[in-house]
Amino acid sequence: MVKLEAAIQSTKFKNEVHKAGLNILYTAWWLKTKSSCELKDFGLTHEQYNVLRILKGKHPEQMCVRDIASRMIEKNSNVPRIIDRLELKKLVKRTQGELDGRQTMIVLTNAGINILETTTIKLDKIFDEHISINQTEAAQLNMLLEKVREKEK
Amino acid sequence: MVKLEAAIQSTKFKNEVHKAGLNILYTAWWLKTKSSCELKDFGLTHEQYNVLRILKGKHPEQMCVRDIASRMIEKNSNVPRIIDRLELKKLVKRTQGELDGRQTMIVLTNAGINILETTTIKLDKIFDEHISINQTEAAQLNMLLEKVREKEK
DNA sequence: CATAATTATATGTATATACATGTAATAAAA
DNA sequence: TTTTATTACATGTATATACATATAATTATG
Repeated sequence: MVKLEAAIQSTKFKNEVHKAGLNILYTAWWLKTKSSCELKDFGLTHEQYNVLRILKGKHPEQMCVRDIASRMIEKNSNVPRIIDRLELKKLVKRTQGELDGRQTMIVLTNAGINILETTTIKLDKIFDEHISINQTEAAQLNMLLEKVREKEK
Repeated sequence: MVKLEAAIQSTKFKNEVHKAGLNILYTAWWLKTKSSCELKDFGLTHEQYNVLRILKGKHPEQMCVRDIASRMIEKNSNVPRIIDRLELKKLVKRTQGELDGRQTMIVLTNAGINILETTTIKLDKIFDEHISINQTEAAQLNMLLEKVREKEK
């Protein structure tokens, strides 16, 4: 087990709550790095993968940009720009909305579905192999994280 | 309490461990956003603040770039470039290393110390007001996060 | 001592975040 | 209906991440 103290070369924290904040930030970085590492082989970034995964949830239906954005983990992601890159790689297709001309509708291409399936298998494996908690501990962790954000507006 | 399901508009997760992964990523984004919001008034980014805070830990001693980098939460941060911006704002001072000519030594200026003190008070307040867990829960959370990273190399 | 390898930092490029602004389509109001 | 406001998306800018490469100083090796 690697303690936060070793990871960020720091021994004094104001208190356990303060340390928990840093621990969450560091663990998120650790997780992102682990998965980005796998995705690199497929020329995908973590964020591009996230958009593909969101699209998969509705496939074969199309989704508008706003709808995708609302499901992103990092809410400030610039979804149109991420879609630009996915479109260049021909993993998604853009069409103008028919009902609402302002909307841009996005749908996965076959290439998109294929790359998503392969990468998802790889990522799930990484998750299973590198995250060392059991389901009960994970449930406890989920409860605590949601409690952290209790005062979220 | 805001459930992850509501935050990322998603109801089905593979299992609790998988959900915990997403929950960690989302909570980290939430924390970063909260603090960046405060730092904005001072023209500082989260990462710039992190560098200042690290320098404070050794002040009035100088620190070399590598030493700062090893203490960063996000290990891929481009520390020389972050220091560029802090130097422009005259919050830190760069000097070439005397013992080792390759090193660049960084030290906080008075302006750096001042801005750090003010912002730290504000950020600690945000932490206390917005993180809704007690010390015991935080300790439990720290234990679980470190267990998540158990297989860290 | 001269050359090679290593180390510390800087710089360059692609992509992302954070946020402001622009543009076109739709909805609401006078 | 004409104007105004809003909405959906795109685009622009500054900074950051992720990673490759460059440069200069130091250390190791022959």
